[in-house]
Amino acid sequence: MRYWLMKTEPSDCSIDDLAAMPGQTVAWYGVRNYQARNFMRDQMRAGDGALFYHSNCATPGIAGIARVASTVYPDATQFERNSKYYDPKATPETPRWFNVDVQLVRKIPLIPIRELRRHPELERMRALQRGNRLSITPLDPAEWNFILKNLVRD
DNA sequence: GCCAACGTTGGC
DNA sequence: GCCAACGTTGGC
Repeated sequence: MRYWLMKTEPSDCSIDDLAAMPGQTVAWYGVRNYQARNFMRDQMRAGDGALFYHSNCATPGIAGIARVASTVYPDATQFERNSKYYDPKATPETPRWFNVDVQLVRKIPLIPIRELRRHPELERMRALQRGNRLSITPLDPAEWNFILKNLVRD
């Protein structure tokens, strides 16, 4: 079992949007970065833990706990001509981009990135590294445990 | 809105 | 295969 941090812009899909989805589950479409794709395609498994992270907003940070709720499958938007995620080089026979489904476990009081940066236990966390832009990054089990044990309130 | 950092593209 | 130009990301 692995752990992930998954970024989303709340204006696109917030934790409340996720909570309102049928089954509180959303298809994680639109990943168009090869490194993030490879994490998803090669390492994600149903049942993996995920931190649902709000980026590019007033208070970026971890907004909820989620889980990977499906195996990987081709991202349908790569074949849709009028989608902004359309990829002319992708075919159904050789898809280039993939999805998993992500299901809410629970919404939590937001843990701002500024707080994450205060803890030496998290200083090596991939998502906090300078210049990191990956929308999907792996979390060490130790980082996952630290956050759940010490930073999640309620 | 700024801008540093990074990924991608395409001419050569 | 190099690398400059360009586009995107995302915290601030």
